[in-house]
Amino acid sequence: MKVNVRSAFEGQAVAAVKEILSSMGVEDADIRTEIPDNHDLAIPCFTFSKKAGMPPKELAEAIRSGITQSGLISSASALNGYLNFDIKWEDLAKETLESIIEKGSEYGAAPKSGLRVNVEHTSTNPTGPIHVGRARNPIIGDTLARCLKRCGHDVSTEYYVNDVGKQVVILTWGVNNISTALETGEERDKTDHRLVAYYRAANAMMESDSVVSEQISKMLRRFEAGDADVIRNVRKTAEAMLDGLKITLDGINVTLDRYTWESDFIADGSAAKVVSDLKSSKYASQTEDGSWNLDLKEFGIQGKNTRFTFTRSDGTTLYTTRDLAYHIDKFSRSDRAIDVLGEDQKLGSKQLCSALEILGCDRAPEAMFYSFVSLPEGKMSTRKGVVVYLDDLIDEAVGRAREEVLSRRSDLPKEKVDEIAAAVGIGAVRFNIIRVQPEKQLVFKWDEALSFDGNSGPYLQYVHARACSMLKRAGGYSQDADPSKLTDEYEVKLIKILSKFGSVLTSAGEMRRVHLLPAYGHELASAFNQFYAAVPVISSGSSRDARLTLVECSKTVLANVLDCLGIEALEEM
RNA sequence: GGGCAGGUGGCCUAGUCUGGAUAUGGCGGCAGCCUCCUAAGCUGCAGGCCGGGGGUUCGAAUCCCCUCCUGCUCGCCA
Repeated sequence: MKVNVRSAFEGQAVAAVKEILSSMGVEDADIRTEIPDNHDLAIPCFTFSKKAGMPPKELAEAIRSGITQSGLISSASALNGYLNFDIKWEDLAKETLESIIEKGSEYGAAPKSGLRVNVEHTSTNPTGPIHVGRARNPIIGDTLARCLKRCGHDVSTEYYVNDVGKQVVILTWGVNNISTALETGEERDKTDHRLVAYYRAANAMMESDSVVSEQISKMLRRFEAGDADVIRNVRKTAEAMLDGLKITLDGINVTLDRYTWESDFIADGSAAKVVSDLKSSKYASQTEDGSWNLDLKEFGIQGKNTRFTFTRSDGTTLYTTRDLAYHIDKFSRSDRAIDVLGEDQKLGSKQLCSALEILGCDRAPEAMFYSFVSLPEGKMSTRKGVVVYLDDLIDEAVGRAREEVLSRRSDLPKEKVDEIAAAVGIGAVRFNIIRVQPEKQLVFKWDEALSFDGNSGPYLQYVHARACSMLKRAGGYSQDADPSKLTDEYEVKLIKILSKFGSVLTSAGEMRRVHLLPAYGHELASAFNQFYAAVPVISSGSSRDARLTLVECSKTVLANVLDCLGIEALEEM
């Protein structure tokens, strides 16, 4: 296994500096590295200039004069107290291109780790269609899962279906008792859109009609008491709703490996086991009314949030209590559990982790929080009907993409136009959501969400299509990774970017910094476009094969990036 | 009131964890570029006291303290 050229280069540069400092009598210097714009590596000398008893500028110059061209170091220079290093270009270029050709769609991937990683995402309440307020969840979760797979792990994704509690009971009551077909205000024939009208109507009736309110309460009490008929009934409704949600998710290339039902943890007794275990802990106490809670003061939870109630006075469990049973179950199936959650779950997640600790569990889930997407006029609400549905966003995106395709490609058959429009529209939506770091609050605006140029999904797709087109037009060529033929500044820049993909993937996956991926994709695509504009490829004589190889490699890496983003790499558009 | 996030050109955004040399890109604006491979592209220009104030440091968008604005949260809801 070849060591990554870049890290080997860095190691050599640091070792060289260390050796020279040592000869000057300076030991244990604090040597830091960074990657500047005009060189491959820089070491600031400020950190150890005091130790060396020399101003940084002079020190850098003194060290530089001692560095010889060796290993992967092709040159070193000193400027403003910095030591700048350049890598032996031929080695980096050759290794990078040959590696991409050899590994193809596996380029950048880490070797198999054997680690089972569970990513729980989406998990929206089955009371209505997915709206864009929560659309970050499936997109973040799915992108993260795709990255982690390439990081070598056995990844499984799952949706925790909330089929317990008042909200789904209200919905079920509505479906069972409102006999007239409801005007949903839309033509979309999908269960989630059909059923949400009953949810809204039932909520309104419950507020204005005490008879309805009493019926719903009664149904809820029967549910809590374990009435099999009610539980089955509610689950049936949730399943119907979920059928619609799955279609939406499928539409943005998100599929989940598993759906886990909350009610199962009541049925199999594991929630009750959690309750009895918690009751015996020293942090547990019972109030006069009979409910049980944990005092989490010692767990860094401050203010008046220290009490976490885990049973009602009638002994029934609460959401977080069942979530404890769920996490214990997840831990038995995975080595690492990641929860993608809305920011409103922060306190609950903290309470969950503390309670797990109290239960003697030596593991905690890794929570990834995102801020909700809001509308310019405020927060979205399914109950109030103040929403933009993800289905509508996708339809609009695909519709606008179709217009774009038609305006530039009159030669394509209708099916091809539709296919491209779908891929472009979905690419625009996914890219736009994932490009921003999750905790940033986002206000939804149609024109921003549907951008097709600049830093966008279609921009990357366009470059992929462009590369495909060039290769097709070129006909045959033989692979040639001879770096002496690729010395143009645009070629050099492009290859350096290609060589970084593995480390970007690691940060995006292991560190859960998924927004680095679209940034990298844009950097790569932009460098390709500059190369394309400045350097002739097909009619370039003796460099033709090498340049076509570079086009092929760029296409491969871009396809890998797009795959991580869940965006289709189009052959033409 | 407490806790947790976010605040970077007109708008959106990277960098903050791990402090460094002229703060990353995009949108929009202005000016150019298709008789070479897809112009969903490329090139150039204008636009910034990194919310504000202190502090630490040779050096702060980045670390510490204070403060302001925005969001989330503080059910025997889920």
